[in-house]
Amino acid sequence: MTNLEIAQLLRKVAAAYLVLNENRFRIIAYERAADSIEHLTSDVKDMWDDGKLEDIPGVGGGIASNLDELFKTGKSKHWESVFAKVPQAIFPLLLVPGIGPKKAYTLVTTLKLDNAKTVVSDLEKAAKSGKIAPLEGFGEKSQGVILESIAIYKRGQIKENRMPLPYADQIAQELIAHLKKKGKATRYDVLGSLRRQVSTIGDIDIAVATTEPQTIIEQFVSFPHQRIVDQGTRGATLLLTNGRQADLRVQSPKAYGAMLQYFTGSKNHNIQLRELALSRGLSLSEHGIKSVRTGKLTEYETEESFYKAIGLTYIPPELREDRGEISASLCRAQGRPSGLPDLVELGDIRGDLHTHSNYDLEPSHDLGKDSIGELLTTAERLGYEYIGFSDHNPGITNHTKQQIVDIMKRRRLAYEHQYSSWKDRVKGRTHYFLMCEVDILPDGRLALPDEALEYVDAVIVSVHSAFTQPREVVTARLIRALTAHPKVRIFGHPTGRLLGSREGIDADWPAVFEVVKQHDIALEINAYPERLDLPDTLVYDARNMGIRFCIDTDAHAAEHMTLMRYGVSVARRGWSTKHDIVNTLEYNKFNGWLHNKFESS
DNA sequence: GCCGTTTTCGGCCCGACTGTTTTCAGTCG
Repeated sequence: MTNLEIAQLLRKVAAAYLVLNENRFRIIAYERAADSIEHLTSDVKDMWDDGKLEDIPGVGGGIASNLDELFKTGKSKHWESVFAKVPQAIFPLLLVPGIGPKKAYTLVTTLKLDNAKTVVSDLEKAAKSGKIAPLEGFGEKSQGVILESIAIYKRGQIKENRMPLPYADQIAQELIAHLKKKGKATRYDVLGSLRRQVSTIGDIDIAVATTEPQTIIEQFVSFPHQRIVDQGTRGATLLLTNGRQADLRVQSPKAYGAMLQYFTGSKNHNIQLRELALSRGLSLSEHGIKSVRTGKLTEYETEESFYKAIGLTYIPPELREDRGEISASLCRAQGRPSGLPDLVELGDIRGDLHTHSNYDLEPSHDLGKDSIGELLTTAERLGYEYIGFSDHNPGITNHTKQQIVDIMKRRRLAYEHQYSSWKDRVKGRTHYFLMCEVDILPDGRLALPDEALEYVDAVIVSVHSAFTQPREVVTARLIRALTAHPKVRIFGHPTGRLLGSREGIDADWPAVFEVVKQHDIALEINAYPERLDLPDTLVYDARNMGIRFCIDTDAHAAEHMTLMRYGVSVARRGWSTKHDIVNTLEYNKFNGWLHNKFESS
């Protein structure tokens, strides 16, 4: 069972308990455990293997023993008995927006909808024939709302796609640029998952600190849209032309900090924060901080002052996921060590090691669009000290081994020539490394013979095929490839996921990371929009093991090299400092690391 | 059911919105 499936099971228990009028704090406990497990960085099953279920926040003796039974026998007798006490047809209805456990129960029992498979369309028929309005607690209006919600539910079933972060960010920047054309404002920020730089984004939320709310709201709704969903005095909601929703919230500058904090989330971070504050007699909300004793509300202009008022140091948005950032912030505020990390920043990056030029080495996968010179010039413009050219290896099915060696030999000469002519032409200073992105074949061999490796500085190894192998097979495959040659220095886009279209491989990551660590290989954080791979949760785990990373763009065109900041955001969400990232090293030290000379960072 | 630098018992996040109600329940983020 995946973490998500377990979380859904726990929510199902909570819903059944709600119908059964169980103690409401027991219900909250289940919901909290579900949220916690859904956002957990490691597999619950693995935690169970290690006997550490109760280390999960919100999981205590009760839930842990039921999970134990679940993993051992496939079900929990206690939870099964809870489910048996309520009609099964209520559960599918919970997926319809606006219908919760209570309403679902009322509808299912009074209308006698007992078929769980057809309950949603049965309810739709009942609404259309006017059978819902007369029910106690319902009316004409809620009958109409239910019909609309079922329509939304059905559309959602067809497509529930979140956008990769870079696309959402681009739309948000366009929106903000549009807002800046009119009205006075002191601050413009994105909110929610976008501000926390989560890899995939649902809706786009924007906040503006202004004393001219009406002007800003009117300017917002003049952005190209399909329709205005909502427009009020405190904000507005648009359905954009791409089918996504955009929310605007306006607030006066003097109360902006609390609002920004509240809507940045995450939900679990805010819940933990409010519990901590309450233990100190403070009640938090989007309006400010209230003293429980006197009831007096204090407003905050900035998030820094808001966190400070609770006795914490500022917590960067990327860390606000309830992964221990609050207790880490407490440590620092009390002057104790092991506080929050000083997160890596875009400006710390000194080179991009994964770029593809248009030099044709008859590769196994796609060529880049731009020339070696154009990539070098872009690296120079970005202020990089070095760049790595990591074209795909020559195809292995259409070349003999000797042909491949010859191609790699010719390639080295070509790059040397192109580099010196570029250097003379533009007086460039950026250094280069001649790399190669080598396929990890399905059996774990490298798609480049050892003789050809003589003509490169180092290689990035990556999986580009056979993504669905069983875990044991893929794990052995990766370990074989990572230990195949000392020039294997970077493990490219490790999971191979493509956001929204491919899950990526299923490997025993702790076992793979152990090998990565032994050989001082860097895990790549690939900044390409659909990849953002390694995922932030695995970055967090690997970093805890002392593994370092290389943030690359995988640019197939010079302009892609500017996407580096999205890779940096993944590293930040994984709690990385610049010392965790090899391409923050100055040229000489990086050169030493790349060539396996173990210089200290 | 969970949890603890005031607690192993006695608490448990906050507010907005909506519709059906005459003061509140349910749902959501």
